[in-house]
Amino acid sequence: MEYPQLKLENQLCHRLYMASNRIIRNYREPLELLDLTYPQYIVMMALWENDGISIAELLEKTSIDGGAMTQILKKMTDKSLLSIVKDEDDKRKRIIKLETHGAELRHKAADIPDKIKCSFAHMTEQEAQQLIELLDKVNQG
Amino acid sequence: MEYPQLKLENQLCHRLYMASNRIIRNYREPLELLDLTYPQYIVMMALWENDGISIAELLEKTSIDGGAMTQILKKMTDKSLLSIVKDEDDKRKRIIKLETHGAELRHKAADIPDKIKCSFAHMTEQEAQQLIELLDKVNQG
DNA sequence: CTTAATTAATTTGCATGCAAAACAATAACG
DNA sequence: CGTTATTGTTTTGCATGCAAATTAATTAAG
Repeated sequence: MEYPQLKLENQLCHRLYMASNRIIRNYREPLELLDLTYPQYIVMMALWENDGISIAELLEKTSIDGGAMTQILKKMTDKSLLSIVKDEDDKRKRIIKLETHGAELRHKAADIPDKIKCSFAHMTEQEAQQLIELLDKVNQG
Repeated sequence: MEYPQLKLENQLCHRLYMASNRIIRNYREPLELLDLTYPQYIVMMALWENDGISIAELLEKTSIDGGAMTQILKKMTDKSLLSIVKDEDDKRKRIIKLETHGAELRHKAADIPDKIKCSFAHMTEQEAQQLIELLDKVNQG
């Protein structure tokens, strides 16, 4: 083998790519019941924790692409999950507010984490925790 | 906090999502020199290892979506990286063959793994290996 | 042998991820 | 105070990821 590093089986990145796609795919079915896509679900989680933040803050918390966020928020506004209002102090900023429907969806979403866990019953809690710590290192770089 | 599991900071999935996007983003610049996208690079790696496989085998090796693969292979054919021929034994199948340009690109790609490693110099070799093993577990489920 | 599954690929429609360009509003600076 | 740089957001164009429908070719059943 001329370039062993160019083998797929030696690639950390390819494993991350597969794992990320795979897990997000697992969310698809539970999220369909809430009429949410995965990035929309991330936005909802960020807002359930911090309602009333600006779009820039939301981008920072979620790591979602700015260009995509505009579209995502538009669709979520259409679904009456949230509304976007201008910041009076700084008119460049726009503030996101959860609507009643969006706030209540939190209760319907409460069982999703457990559903996902079932898909990974073959991993121990400890392994999951270890994985989280390593991924945090990756995300620091 | 009503539903602690619904916090972003407790989500394995969100970390995987960020890490995957982040690493693939790191590949963008080196791959631009080869005029390849990341999925196209995965296809090239699979073919450098196993030239002459069918599309179905390529899908299995790469975990790339079938619908996307058709488009990816079309673009790679246009770039003279590879060609697609019918399998005479089973006319449903199509066989992928590297063209000269595609085969030679391997040498130009030889330094990419090292370039990527530099972006993750803050991680030890051991941590990377540990991460790979845990991701393999995720990808088994 | 003819029809009903099954497999290999492609096509289609929708939702991002990403880079670059475009805008508006505010902050910095001379 | 007016020009410039910076920040917040949107727009645009391209490349997927994914599900579902479609088509072509092969195999299985009766």
